[in-house]
Formats: sequence, C-alpha cells, structure tokens
Amino acid sequence: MDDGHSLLQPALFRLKSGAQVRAGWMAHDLPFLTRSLRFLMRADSDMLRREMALEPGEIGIIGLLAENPGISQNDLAMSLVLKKSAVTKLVQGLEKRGLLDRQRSESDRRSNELTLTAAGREKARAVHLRVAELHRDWFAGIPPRDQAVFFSVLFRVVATMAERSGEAAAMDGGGSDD
Amino acid sequence: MDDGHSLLQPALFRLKSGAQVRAGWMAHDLPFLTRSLRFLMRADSDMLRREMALEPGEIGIIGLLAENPGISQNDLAMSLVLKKSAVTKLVQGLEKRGLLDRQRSESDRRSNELTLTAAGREKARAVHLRVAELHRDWFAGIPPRDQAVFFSVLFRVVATMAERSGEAAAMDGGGSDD
DNA sequence: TATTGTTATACTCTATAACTATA
DNA sequence: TATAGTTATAGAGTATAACAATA
Repeated sequence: MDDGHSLLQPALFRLKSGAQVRAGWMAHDLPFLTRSLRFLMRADSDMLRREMALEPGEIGIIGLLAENPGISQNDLAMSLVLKKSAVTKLVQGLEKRGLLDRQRSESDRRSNELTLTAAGREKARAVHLRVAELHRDWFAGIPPRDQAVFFSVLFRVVATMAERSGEAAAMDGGGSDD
Repeated sequence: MDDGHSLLQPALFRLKSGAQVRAGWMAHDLPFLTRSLRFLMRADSDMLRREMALEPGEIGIIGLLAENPGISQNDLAMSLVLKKSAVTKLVQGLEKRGLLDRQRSESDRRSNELTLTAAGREKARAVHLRVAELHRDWFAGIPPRDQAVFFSVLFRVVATMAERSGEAAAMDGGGSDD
C-alpha cells in the first residue's frame, strides 16, 4: 500500500512555533487531508470568487456548463455532488446576472436545458485562467509528472465513487438527493 | 502542467441516467474535487465513526496523539487545521470518555499536555485498521505506485500550505485562529 | 406512480469574540 | 503585552421534506 515516497522521510508538520508534529498514518487519511486542504485553500478561493464576482458553488456550474451546453439541472447536480435544491438557487442567481440561459426542454418539459450566455462563456474562460494560476502556486515544487498522476488518481476516485453513489441512490424510491 | 494521464481519455462523469458529462478543466480543479470527495466519503466516514463511537473530528485528535504524546492543544489545532475552540470541545469529550488524559504542563502552566490512555491507544489502533480498509475500497483498481504518488503529493501540498498559513497568521497580533 | 424542478425550514459545523489564567 | 485555553453566540453550507408540473 505504501512504497517509497513519503515513508523514508516521515510525514511531518512543521509549526511556526518550531515544533514538529508527526502525522503518522494520518498522512494517508483521505477525509483528514481533504478537509485540511479545503480550509487551507479557502482564503485563495474566496479571493478568486471576489475577483470574479461569483458565489460559492457557481464556479462548478459554469465550469461544467462550458463543456456540456444543454445539460439539465439534475445531471449538473449529480456531477457536482450537489442537491438539486442547491443547484436551483445557484442557477437562479447566475441567470439573474445574465451568465446563463434556462429553457424548458421541448422533449421533456419537466427539465431545463442550461446554456452559458456570451458573458457566461467569457466568465468561464477568465475563471479557468485564474484557477490555473492558483494551482501553479499550490503545486509549486511538485514535479509535473507527479501532478499529473495526482489529478488522474483524484478524478478517477471521485468519478468512481460518484457512480457507485448514483447506483445506490437509484435503488430506493428517489432518495438520491434532496 | 498536464501530460499523459487523463487527457487521452477525456475526464467523464457517467451518470446513472446513462448521460455522460464532460468534466473539462474541472477535472483539475482542486476545490471542486476535494469538496466532491468529502461528500462522497461521508456515508463511509459516518459508518466508521458509528462503529468506533467517535464524533466528527475526534479521529484526527486520536491519530495525531498516538504519534505525538504530550502535544499541546495549540499544536494539535495547527496541525489539524482546526480552531483551538474546536479542539477544546473535542478534547473534553474524549477526556470524559476516558480516551485521553489532560495535564497542565509544569514548564508552562498555561498549556495542556495531552496523552492517550490505554483505551485511547487501543481505539487509535482499531480506527487505523478500519480506515485502511476503507482506503483499500476507495482506491481499488488504482496501482499502488500511483496511490503512493497521490498521497505523497497530497500531504506535501497540505503541509506546505499549512506552514505558509501559520507564517501569515503569525504576522498580525495573534489572529491565527479563533 | 415516478421524475424535474421549486420552495421553506431545520440542523451541523465553523467563525468570531470576549473571557480567565498564566507568562 | 502576549499566549494557552475556555465559553457563548452568530453565521454559512447542507439536509430534509413538502410541493407543483410533467411524464
């Protein structure tokens, strides 16, 4: 399970006080590491959103919409691991600000077909560029090859778990979300 | 920045409806991926905590305490990226249940020296084993070499950001946490 | 009867700040 | 004056559930 990399130099936190804290097996604890990461990224994420005039969650909507024009709110929610009630609020906010367009589907008039407006596409491009800058900062000093492996593994794990979660949710009478 | 791995087969979400959603650059968006991961892991994490009779956040306390007996609550908070007020509550709960011992330091009577009790050390071992099982499940199909790279990069990014965050916080008059 | 999307309410975790005690 | 820890209160992000419209 562990070979080479982080075992030779045991994983340490070096605190500002000078103290060194040994991470032990927590260095391989995914819930712990992802939670820490989320909090540590937050200052940068908040700054990015302020610059881009976006609310929490809107980047995901815009990012997927740029690649999947016409997608429904349900598919958006599944992909982003959001409740459909959360997607409703996010989509309404973005529509009000002219960044996306919402139309009833003609083939199934229950569902909405979402597309980015020209302003929305421009916003998506700008966000993408700034996000890439942040990542260059966060991953400074990490070899590009390792970065590629990292994201490949991370996405694969997320996508696999999302599929499993979707299957499990499909079993009961619609308790997947909300 | 991107070479090889996930670009040849474009990153896709395969939904239960059969729809395929292209992730685009979101496949490399760390805030998005870590947030998704946290939600997808939650069912398993909740089950683990119920089995172990632990509250959210207590695994991190126990895990670091097992490796760093005598650590202070402040150092614990810095390492776990928690507010010291949150650590106070977690530590109190664990002490009440006889899993850890809290003693005033003799060299600096403001600070507490925390150690696991025998029951606490046993709990740490049990949690470690179950966490490892969950990880085997989550990373099924990922080559061990890639897993090692993944965790090495993840921990390095977290530790580096935590150090920077600690430095920045040390600049102002004590606004690091709480 | 099942599904898409909407709305309103409740809850959990975290942030903030004021406080005590030691240094 | 600065730091370790405690406590209480307010806030953001989600969860839950009831609803309307369509299939």
